[in-house]
Amino acid sequence: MFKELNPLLHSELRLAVMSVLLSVESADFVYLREQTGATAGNLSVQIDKLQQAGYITVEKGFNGKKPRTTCAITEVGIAAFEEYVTALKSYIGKGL
Amino acid sequence: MFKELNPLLHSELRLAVMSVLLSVESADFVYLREQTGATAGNLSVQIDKLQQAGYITVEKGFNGKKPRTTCAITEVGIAAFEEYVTALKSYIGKGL
DNA sequence: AAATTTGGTTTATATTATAAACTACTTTAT
DNA sequence: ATAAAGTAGTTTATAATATAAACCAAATTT
Repeated sequence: MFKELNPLLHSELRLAVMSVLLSVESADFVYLREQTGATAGNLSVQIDKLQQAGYITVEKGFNGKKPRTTCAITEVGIAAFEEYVTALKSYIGKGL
Repeated sequence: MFKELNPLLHSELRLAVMSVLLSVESADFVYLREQTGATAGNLSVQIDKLQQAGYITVEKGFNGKKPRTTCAITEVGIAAFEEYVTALKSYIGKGL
């Protein structure tokens, strides 16, 4: 009847991060923070979880002298997101 | 950018309960348990929360000698569900 | 050179979800 | 008649999650 909702994606902030990354090729920490409105601490933790799941890649480098963390969604992440959306439909039905 | 996801509805089981109740006028505890596949304990707790939020009504009576708990969605519940779906769209975009 | 800002991470706490254990009663089998 | 098993839940304990607060290191501003 109801499909399981991937708990890694069923989180407001992680879903927002994935949503941004889906539309953008790559995004740095600051941009993600602006777009999601999250606190830095929360964002840091959730980025880690997405990376550990293989849903995003995270590269740490520098922008001049400032540290810069760049994230991008992976194929696996895209597939997981799509499956999550499909599962959601079983709860929402026509609504969406 | 992203709309807030009502945390009361952003829960797999509570969302499933609301989804069932939206399509059915009223449903008893056993039916909800069957449809959602939840354990009785979890269902009991989540029904309480939805009731306390005013999203559903809960009536306790008897079916012959057996206790029977009947739930129905309220107007407030329907509105909250619809708003939740609208908010979801800000994350899912065209996907849904 | 002190104070503030930037770009984060770590850690502590509050909230949530979930299952396990329990209650109260009914039905079935002996 | 009574013991065993089933039904319909509730309560409680535990595990997982989310989140903010505190912190760190370097750069920038005053």
